[in-house]
Amino acid sequence: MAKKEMEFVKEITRMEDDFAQWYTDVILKTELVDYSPVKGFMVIRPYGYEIWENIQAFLDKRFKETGHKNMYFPLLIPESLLNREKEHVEGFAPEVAWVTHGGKEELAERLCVRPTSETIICSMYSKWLQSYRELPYLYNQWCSVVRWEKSTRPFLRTSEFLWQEGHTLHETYEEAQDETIQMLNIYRQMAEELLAIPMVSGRKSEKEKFAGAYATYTIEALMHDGKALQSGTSHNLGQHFTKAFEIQYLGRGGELEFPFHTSWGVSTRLIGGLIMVHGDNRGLVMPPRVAPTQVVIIPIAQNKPGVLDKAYELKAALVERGIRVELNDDTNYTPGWKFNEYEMKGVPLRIEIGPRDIQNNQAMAARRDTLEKAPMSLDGFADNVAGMLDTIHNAMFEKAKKHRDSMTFVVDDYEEFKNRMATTAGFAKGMWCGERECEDKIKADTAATIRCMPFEQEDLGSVCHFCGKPAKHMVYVAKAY
RNA sequence: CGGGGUGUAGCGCAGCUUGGUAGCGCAUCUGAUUUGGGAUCAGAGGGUCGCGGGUUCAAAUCCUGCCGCCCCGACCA
Repeated sequence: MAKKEMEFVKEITRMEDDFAQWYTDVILKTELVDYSPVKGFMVIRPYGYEIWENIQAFLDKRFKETGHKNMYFPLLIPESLLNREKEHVEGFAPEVAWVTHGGKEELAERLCVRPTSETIICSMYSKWLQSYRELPYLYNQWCSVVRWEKSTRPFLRTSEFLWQEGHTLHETYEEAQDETIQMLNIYRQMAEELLAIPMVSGRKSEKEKFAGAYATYTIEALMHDGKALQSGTSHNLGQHFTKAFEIQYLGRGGELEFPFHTSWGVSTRLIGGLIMVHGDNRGLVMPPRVAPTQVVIIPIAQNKPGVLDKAYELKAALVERGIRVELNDDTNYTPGWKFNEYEMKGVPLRIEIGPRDIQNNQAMAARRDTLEKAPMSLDGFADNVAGMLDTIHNAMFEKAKKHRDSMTFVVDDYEEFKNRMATTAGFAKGMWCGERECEDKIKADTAATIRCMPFEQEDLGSVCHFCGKPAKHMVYVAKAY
C-alpha cells in the first residue's frame, strides 16, 4: 500500500518541487480546463464551469439585493468609441483584438473585441440618461472579454476570460464612492464566505490603478507559494468617462450635470486563486460552499444485502437537505480507487457506508481538508453532514489565514526585504512615501509591486521603508500573478 | 518580444547515435471473478511518428525550411 501511495503522488508534481507544474497537473488531471486549439484560450470543462456557476449564483444574488439589474452589451466596439477616453485607450490598446473584415469586405472602421465595456456602455448611457430622477443607474453584465496576452496560464491569465462588469452612474461623488466600496465589500464577502480565502482590501497606487479611474480598490489574496493574486477590483471612475462620452442629465437645480461613474469586476481568475490557496499534493481541496460536489458517498462491499439501499437512502436525505451529493456505485472501480479520485478532485467530505457501519448505525466520514476519518451517526445524518461542511469551511479559512499571516512580514531592512522577495516572497508590510519613483525602484529591485494601501492602516513608523523619505501610507508589497 | 524545453496511440514515454513493414506502461472496450485506500485473469480496438521539401531501393531515424505547444522573464485582471 505504501508503494501504491507513492505511485499516486507521482502523478501530480509536488508543490515543493515545482509549484507551476503542480498547478498545471492539478487543473488538467481534475478536468477543470483543457487547452484549446487557439493559444491562450482555454476550454472550461464541466467541473470547472460548475465552480463558476456557483460563484455567479452567489454574486448575482448579492447584486440584485443591492438594487442592480443585469443587461447585455455587444462584443464589438468601434475604434472611435474606444479612443474617446485617452488614459483608457492607452492602457488597453496594446492588448486588444481587432475585427477588420466582414466576410470578404474590409470594414470602413475597425471594431475591437471588448477588453472591458466602459466605452460602449457609456456611449449608450449618454443616449438614455435625461434626468436626475433616473439616477442611480445600477447595472451589471455577465460576459467574456478578450485581452491579447503575451503569456497565458489557465484561469490566472487567459486571452479570453469570463467575468462580470458592473457599471453604475450616480448624482454625487460620495454616492459613487459608497457604491465602489459597497461592491468591493461584496467581493470580499464572496471570497471569505464562499471561497474561504482571506483577503486584504485597500486602494491601488496611481501606478497600479485602472486606466481611466479616479481610484481603484482591490481585494488581494496570498497564494500558497507566497505570490499575491489580485482577485477583484472596484473603480471610482469619477467623471472621466461621463465627460468623454458626454453623459449629461438635467439636475435638481435645472443645470446640465455630468454623473459620477463606477465599474467593478471579478473573473474566472478566482478559480485559479482557490486552487492555489487551498490545494495540496493530492490535488484540489474545494471549499464546501463553492464545490460542485460537496459530498461523495462510496458504498463498501456494495453487493452485500442492504448496502446500496442504505447508500441511496443517505443520498436522498442529503438531496432533501439541499446538499450537492454524488453516489458512486460503479463496480468497475475499487473503493480505494474512488477514494483517491475524489480526493484529487477535492470533494470536501466523503461518506463511506458498508455492512459494518450499517450494523453500528453509522457511516465513516472522511474530511478532505484534514484527511481525518471518523464515524458519523446516521441519526440526524443530513444535519450532521451540513454541520461538518460548515466546520470544514471555517477550518479552511483559518488555515489559509494562518498561512498568509505566517508569510506576512514587516519591512525593517531593505536588503532583507529584497532577499526575502527573491526567496520565499510573501506579503511585505511597510510605510511608503507615495512617490512613483520609489515604487518603480521597488519593482526594479525585486519584481514585487505595491498590491494596495489597505483600509486597515497600521502605524509602522514615519519614514518610507523603501527610500527613507517621510511616509504617507502603509502598504502591502508582493510579487503578483 | 527575449531565454529554455518539447512534438511518436487518449495520457506518459522508448525507438533516432548505426535507415530496413512502429513498440511499452497507463487508460479504453468485451467477459468472468472481485470490492473497508488506486483488484485479478483472458481477449480486443486504437498511429498520415507536428507539417513541407530533400537524400535514398528504403526515412520516426539523415539534411533542410516552417509550425505548434509548455515553462521562465518583460507587459497585464
